[in-house]
Order: sequence, then structure tokens, then C-alpha cells
Amino acid sequence: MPYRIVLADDHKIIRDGLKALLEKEREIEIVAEAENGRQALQLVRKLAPDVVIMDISMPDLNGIDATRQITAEQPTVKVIALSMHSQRQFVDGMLRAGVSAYLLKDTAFEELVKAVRIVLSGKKYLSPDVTDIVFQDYQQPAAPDGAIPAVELTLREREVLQLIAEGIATKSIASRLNISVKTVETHRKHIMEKLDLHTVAELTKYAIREGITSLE
Amino acid sequence: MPYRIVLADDHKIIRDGLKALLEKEREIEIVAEAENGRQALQLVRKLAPDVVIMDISMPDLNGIDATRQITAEQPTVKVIALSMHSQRQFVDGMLRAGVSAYLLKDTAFEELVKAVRIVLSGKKYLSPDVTDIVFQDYQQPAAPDGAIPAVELTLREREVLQLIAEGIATKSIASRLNISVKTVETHRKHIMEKLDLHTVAELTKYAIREGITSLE
DNA sequence: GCCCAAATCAGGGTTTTCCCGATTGTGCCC
DNA sequence: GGGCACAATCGGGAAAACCCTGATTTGGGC
Repeated sequence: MPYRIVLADDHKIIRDGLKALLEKEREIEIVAEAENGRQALQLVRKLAPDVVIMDISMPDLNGIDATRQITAEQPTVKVIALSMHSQRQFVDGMLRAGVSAYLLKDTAFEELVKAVRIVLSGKKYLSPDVTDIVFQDYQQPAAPDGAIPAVELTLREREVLQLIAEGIATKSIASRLNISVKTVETHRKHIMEKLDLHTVAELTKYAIREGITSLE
Repeated sequence: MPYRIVLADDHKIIRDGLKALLEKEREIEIVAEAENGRQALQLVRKLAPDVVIMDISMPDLNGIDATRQITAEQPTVKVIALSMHSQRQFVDGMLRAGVSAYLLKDTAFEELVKAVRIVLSGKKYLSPDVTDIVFQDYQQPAAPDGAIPAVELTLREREVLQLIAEGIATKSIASRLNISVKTVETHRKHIMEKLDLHTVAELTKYAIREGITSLE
């Protein structure tokens, strides 16, 4: 029986390309594609695949937060991060979120196949280019004290924050998350309190700096 | 004889994917790949392909400037822009640089094949999602020459925009500028109309990109 | 003088946000 | 197992912001 893989990337033509490549491998089957993190999450719940190949910057729900939820709910599902970014914040975020591998889009396709096999054997894999960053992380006098965000948002709050920073209206966020407008407002209030920010503009900047949304 | 295509994108795995897809088409041959604009330019000089598929954001020499040189030197070479961005500045830049087609990475692969055939027949092709932007461009007072942003905000509008993007409340902006809340609202409305943006979050991102406010 | 665009403002209705509060469930500590 | 903190959910009512329509003034250009 082939490995069952879910592919999450917001650009269809990239999914098309990866799919074409992966399907040449006999032991691999793409069981579904997602164009954002939320869809990925739903598909994983429904299909319980062996592996998820996950982009980081996606609308609606980003790859890091999606991964966090997936690995929390279904630890047997292996997530492979496939990202354009080698910046520390992204590598960090993904590793903490529980990925089994981190690859750059710079790398050749063969590496991806290799990564799939490795994570399925229970091991971890890092793109050579990102290994440095991880080492830096452990070898540098780990963030003394305050470098780590003084306050922490809950997953739900980060979700709401991303949508706010993407310019989605409150009402629309509510229906997208299947909760009431009131709840979204409460989340926003909590976010603002925790971060000591008071306007959408400031929230947006914060979200950009933290990589929760992109500057599109 | 198959169409000869050069593929330019800074991410190898994406080139791998596109290549796998394109090579399924019998009439297409990928003759070379470039990982930045400069390389693309050199390859085009050397190989004189029929088509170049060109990403925009690439290191060393970006896709827009590479395209400008290619179309200037070899007008018979057709360039297809393949970009993540539907922002006006990119679409604009690429069209002015002389591309024969503009596709978003959101689109399905089939569209790319279609685009290749169309540009080779001497016609142009636009991804449906970007058509709107082009129309806007022609229907709104066209930018005089090119380097200047497609729409222009007045000085006062930029002033207001900056304050909005800095998270200042409307009332507070009004008193700071010694004008009424109503006037601030009017300015904001005009700004949103001109830029075709509809939320503070989007305005903030625009302001950051344009350097009107900082990210601090 | 005429016209146009920028900048200013108002009325009045709609929508969103803000400030109080509350309930439920879960994990944790002793 | 009772208490405790906290995440996630929702409501009412007041304040603020938003939206649509229109208006006035001012400074250039032609």
C-alpha cells in the first residue's frame, strides 16, 4: 500500500508540479490537496494521511499554526515543511510546531522524496541550508530571557489575528470560523490586551513582523 | 520541431515541478533553466528560445528587469510572467517590460500550456484574476509615464494614510490635523477608492510597502 | 471669468467596535 | 474531588466608526 500524502500550498500550479513529480514515485499517492492551512487541517482529520507536505505562508490559516494543530491532534501524521524562507523565525516556528522535516523550495525534488522516506521511518530531516540556523539556535546563548515573546497568544487568537491582519471583516471571520461575531470581538480584545496594541493597524504590523501574515 | 522553452524561477523544486508537467506535452521542450534573471538573460542570448517562463521575484536580477532587456534585445522571444503577485505594481511592471502573458501561480497548469500556445500564435494572454487590474489601469487616469505609482494620492491623503497606518484613531487624527472627523473620513474613503483597498489592515500593508510608514 | 480638483464639512442611517458581563469545559494542584 | 486558572464561547447596550449624499471654499489653469 502506498504512502498517503496531503499537499498543502496556496499556489495551484505549484501543487500541480509537485503532484506530477510525486506521482512518478510508485510508493506515493497524493490523496488530497489544500490551498490553505485550514483546509489542510480538515483534510488531515478526514483522511488521516501518512504525510503532509506543508507550505508556510498561506492565507486563512498559515502553515505553522496548521502544523501545530495537526501534530497535537494526530501525532502519527508526519508533517514536512516546504518553504521559501530560511529565516530563523520560520524555521523555529515550524520546528516548535512539530514538523518532521524542513525543506527549502530551493532544493531539488529528489530531496523531497528522500525526506518523505526518512520521516516515515520515524526519523527527522533538515535541508542542508537550514541546518546552520538550527545549530545557531542551540549554540548561541539561547535567548536569555525576554527574546521569546513576553506574552503568548493562544492558537485560536493567532488564527483570529491572521484573519484580521489579512483584512477580513469581523463578521466574515466569524462565519469562516463558525463562531459568533461576539466571540471574534472577544478574541481581538484579548489579543490587543496581551500585546498592548490598540488598533488594527498595529495588529497588522505585529502580525507581519511575526510572520503570521505576509505583506501582500 | 518542439517549442523551445527556458524556465526561470529561483526555486529549484518549482522548476522541477514545472518541468515535469511541461515535458508531458509533446510539442514542448525545456532547453534550459535559470535560477535568477541574469542567468535567464544569458541563456536567452545563447539559445534564442521560443518562450521564456519568468518568475518575478528572483535574486540578482529580478524578472521585470530581465524581461525588459530580453524583449529589447530579442523581440521574437515571448516572455510569460508567472508570479505569485497580483499587485498592480508587478502586473504593471511586467506589462510595460513587454511580456506576452501574465499568469498567477494560483492558476492551474493547463492555463500555462494554453498560454504557451497562445503567445506562440502571436497573441497575448492574461490570467483572469489579473484582467481586472489591467482594466483598472486603462480606465483610470493612466499613469503618465511609468516609474510613478499607477495611482497617486495627494499629499494630504498620504499624510492621513500614514497616521491611519500608525494606528492613530480617527478622532485623534482629526484633532492632530486640526480638521473634523468627517474630513478624515472623507480622506480615508478617497484613499480606499483610489487604491481599491477596503480595510485598515490592507491600508497598513500598502503603507508599509510604499514606505509611508515603518514596520517597527 | 470658468472649471476642476483638493480640502474641508454636515446629516443621518448602518455597522462595527468597545465595555460591561456571563457560561462552559479542561487541565492542574494540593 | 474541590478549587482554580484560563481558553473559548456568547450577550446587551453605549460609543465610535463607517457609508452615502451632498455642500462650500480655495487655488490654479486656460
